Parts: sequence; C-alpha cells; structure tokens
Amino acid sequence: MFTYDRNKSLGHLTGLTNRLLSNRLTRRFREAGIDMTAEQWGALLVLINGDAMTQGQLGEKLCLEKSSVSRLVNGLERRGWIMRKKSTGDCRHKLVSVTKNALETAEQCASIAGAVLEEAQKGMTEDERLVCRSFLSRIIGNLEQSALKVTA
Amino acid sequence: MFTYDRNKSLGHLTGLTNRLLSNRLTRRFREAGIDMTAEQWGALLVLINGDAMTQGQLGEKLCLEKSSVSRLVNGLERRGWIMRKKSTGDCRHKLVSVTKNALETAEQCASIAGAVLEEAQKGMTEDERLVCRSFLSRIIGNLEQSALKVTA
DNA sequence: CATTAATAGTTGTATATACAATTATCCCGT
DNA sequence: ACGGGATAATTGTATATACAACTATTAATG
Repeated sequence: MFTYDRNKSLGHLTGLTNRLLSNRLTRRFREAGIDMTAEQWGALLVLINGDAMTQGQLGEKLCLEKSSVSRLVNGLERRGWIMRKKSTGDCRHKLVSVTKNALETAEQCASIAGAVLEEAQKGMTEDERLVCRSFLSRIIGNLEQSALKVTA
Repeated sequence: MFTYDRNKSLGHLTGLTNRLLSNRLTRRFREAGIDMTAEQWGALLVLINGDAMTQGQLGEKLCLEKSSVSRLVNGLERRGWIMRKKSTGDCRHKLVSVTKNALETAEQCASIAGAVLEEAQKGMTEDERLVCRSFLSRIIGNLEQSALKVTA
C-alpha cells in the first residue's frame, strides 16, 4: 500500500509557509489602515526599485502570467498605488509606475513587512536565513524553465 | 531613500517556489489525463492517510479556513475523488472520505508528485533537503499561532 | 505595400483562498 | 423544555492565479 508523509513534503511546507506569510502580511497592512495585499506589495517593490516598466516586464520579474499581471495591476491602480500610461513608442505597451502616494507609504509598508519576516524567522541566525533562502533559490532555478507557459 | 532587495526576500522566494511547484504539478496531472490540481492532491493525501474526517478536521490539517475547505471539497466531490456524508451523530458535521476511484489513481498521482519534487530538488543532497524542510517547518511554527483567524 | 506573424494587454472561465454573514444544528444552564 | 450561545458548514464578496480566446497594434515577408 501507498504511503506518503504529507507533513514532510516540500510542497506542503512551501504552500503553508507562503499562505501564512501572505495572510499575515495582508492582515498587518489592514490593521495599519493600509489598503494593500501582500501580493500587491510584492509588485510595488519591483516598481519602486525598478522605475516605470511595461506590464510584461513586471510579469517577468514576478514570474506571473500576463493575465495575472493585468489583474494585479488593476487592483493596484484602483487603490491609487500605481498609474498606467500608454507607451508613446509602441502603443501596445502600458507603462506602469508608482504614484507619489505609494512612495510615501512605502516606508511604512517596508517596516511592516520587515517585522513580519523577522517574526517568521525568529530564532534563526542570519546564516540560517541565508541558507534557507539559497535553498529556495536553487529550487526555483530548477523549476523555472518549464513551469510557466510564458517562459516555455 | 528606501531600498529593499525583493529577490532576497523570504516572502518573494516562498511565494515563487509555491507557485512554481503547484503550477508544475497541476500541469503534470493534466498531461497525464488526471483531472486534479496540486491543492486537491494535497487534501486527498490527508484523507488517504487519515481516513474519513469532518471538513473541520481536514481544514485543521491543511491550515485552511473553513470556507476554503468547503470549496476545495466541492471540487474534489465534483470530480468524484471524494464523498461527503452527513455524520450520523452530529448532523452538522460532514464526513469526507476518498472514493475507490481516487484510491486507484493515488499511486499514479504520488508517482507524478514525487517526480516533480525530485525535479525541484535536483542537485540537493538528502541532508540539504531535510535541512530545507526543517527551516520551513520552523518558519511555519513561528507564524502558526496568529496567522489564521481560526487559530486565534 | 498588403497580408501574415508576432506581441501586449484584456477578458472569460475556473480554481484557491480569506473574511463576513448566514443557516442549521447542537449543547448548556436555568 | 426553552432560549442563548457555540459550532459546522455554506454562501456572498474580494483578491490571486492560470489558461484560452480575443483585440489591438506592430513587425516581417513576400
């Protein structure tokens, strides 16, 4: 007969970790009166550190399907965290850039996100945290090639 | 000014890892003609190794909100992988159990899932895989207490 | 230059998830 | 036995995500 210890499965652990992290961060934002989700914050970070880019470029950095980017950007736009602008060159491109309001709130968001990450990694040394991230990076590298149709 | 290396953020890495893993597994199931998602497989595993249980118990094992369990179970039921049955004792409970068909397909699913995990962890020693999982477990333990309302 | 290819984004549809509110049932204290 | 509170599940609503189909625009090729 067939056995499989689900609690020792990497898939189980990463799924749970991700869900807990995302859930916690979104709640902290809400408690702080900031109308932003963990995923929106992830996208915003890319834009803050990378300046204006097209949705396609954003999707590439986030490893997200273009339709998912569309909807993520919808949410960010509706909340006033980003702006869309048609590119002057290629009219198919839409340039996404952060708003002044988002820039002003970013420090607080970063502080909240930092606190959540600290809480998550409590009891782990800097070295352990680094090793943990390096493992995840290796896994991502292994899967990256064919996991998304966009990348295929 | 404010800097934050998103690519070195645990949140970024776990989100990406989880997305890639789930996406890849679901696709492999589809390619094999098995109408099942990675998340459904996760739930099924709990049921296979734990026998019939209420949706609440299933949610506890999966760390899922009850409404999410409802909908996950809907999907599994619609596809014929599980059955719902009102408990004879407490009529509020619904007992969830796997179908014969699910049991028959489980071996193949486990094999596919194993292949995906192997692919994900390619180049990592058994020891490294273990350490990686233990890190994730520690993070989960740190966050578990207050991350879900159900648990609070 | 006109027709065909490719590309960027959006929208339809489906699943996964959380939170709030609702429904149905049970249990407890009086 | 009844009424109030607790509990299990569902449903409404919103976001996150993928895939397929579509639209609009650009590029490429004859």
